[in-house]
Amino acid sequence: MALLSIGEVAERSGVAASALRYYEQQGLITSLRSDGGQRKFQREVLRRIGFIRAAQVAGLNLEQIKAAFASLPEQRTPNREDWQTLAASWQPLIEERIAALTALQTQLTSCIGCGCLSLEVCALYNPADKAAKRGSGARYLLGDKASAAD
Amino acid sequence: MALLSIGEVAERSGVAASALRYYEQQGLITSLRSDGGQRKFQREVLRRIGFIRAAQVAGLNLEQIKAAFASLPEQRTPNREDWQTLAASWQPLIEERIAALTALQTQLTSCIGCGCLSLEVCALYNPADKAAKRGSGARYLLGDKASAAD
DNA sequence: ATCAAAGTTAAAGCTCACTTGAGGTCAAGC
DNA sequence: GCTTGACCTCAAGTGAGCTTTAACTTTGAT
Repeated sequence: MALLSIGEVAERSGVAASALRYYEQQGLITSLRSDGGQRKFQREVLRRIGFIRAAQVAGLNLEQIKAAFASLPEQRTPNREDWQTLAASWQPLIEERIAALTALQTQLTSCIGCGCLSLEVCALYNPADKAAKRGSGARYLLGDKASAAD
Repeated sequence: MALLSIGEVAERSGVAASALRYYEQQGLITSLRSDGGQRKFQREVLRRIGFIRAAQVAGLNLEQIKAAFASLPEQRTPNREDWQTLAASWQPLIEERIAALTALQTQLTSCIGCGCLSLEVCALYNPADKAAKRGSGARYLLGDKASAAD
C-alpha cells in the first residue's frame, strides 16, 4: 500500500490528525486526494513530520520550519542528501540553544558563588538591559526566537 | 531611594510594565502601594524577575516558577542561601533540557549517516511509537507539555 | 495651581499551535 | 442496501503569556 490515510499517518507519527490537517493548511506537508476527497499521504510525509517535531524541539516555530523546508526539492521526492543538508542547517541552531542553556547554568551557579546580592553586576539582575521588544504573543522560547534582529 | 516604581523596575529588568503587573496578578511578585495606590517595589523584586526570566529560558512555565518560589521564605527577604537552594533545584532541569537537545543532535546526525531512508528504524520516523518510550526520546519536551494523556 | 508624565484598573485582544464541534460525506464489511 | 467508522470542511474555542485600550488618578516639576 503506497498511500496512507490521515489516520494511519497519525498513528505512525504520533501526531494527531487535526494537527496534520493544520500542518497541511500551513503548507508544511501536502497530500493527494482520493476520488471522494479524502487525504492520501505519501510515505515521505512521515519523514517530514519527524523533521517538524525535531525542529520544534530545537525551538523553531512552524513558519521557520516551513522556510527551512523550502530548500527541499519540489519536483522530486527529497533524497537522503536533501534531508542531510536540511538537518545540517539546524545543527548550529541546536548548538546555540545548548550554549544558551549552558550559559544559564553557569550564570545561576556563579550568581550563587559571587556576592551578587550586591546587585548591578549580576546577569540575573540585568538580563537584557535594553530588551528588544517583539510583538505581542507568547514568547515560548525566550532566548532564540528572533533575538538576532532588533 | 529604597523603593522602585514600576517604570524603574521595568527599565532595570528589561521587562515591560504590563508584564510586571501580570506577574503580580499571577502571584510571582508582590508590591507595596503608595498612598495614591501606585506600586512600590522592593529591590529584591529585581532578583525575583531575574530568576523568572532564567527559569523561562530553562523551560518552566509561570505556574512552575511560582511553585518553585514557594520554597522562598515569606517572612523575611530571601537571602543568598535561599536563592542558592532555588537555583540548585533548577540545575537538573537545565541538564535534562541540554541532554534532550544533545540527543536530538545525535539523532539528526545518525539519521543522516545511517540508511534511515529505509524507514522503520529511524527515531525521526517513529518518534513516539506508542507509550513504549516514555522516559526517553527526543519528543518528551513536546509531549509533556501538551499531552499527558493516555 | 497647573500640567504632563507616569501610574491605575478591568476588559478585551493577540499569537501560536493546535483542538473541538457541528453538520455532512466516504469506504468497506455484512 | 445499510450501517459504521473514518474522514471531510469551516468556524469557533483553548491556554499561555502577555499587550493594548479606555477611562481615570497620582506624582512631581514648574
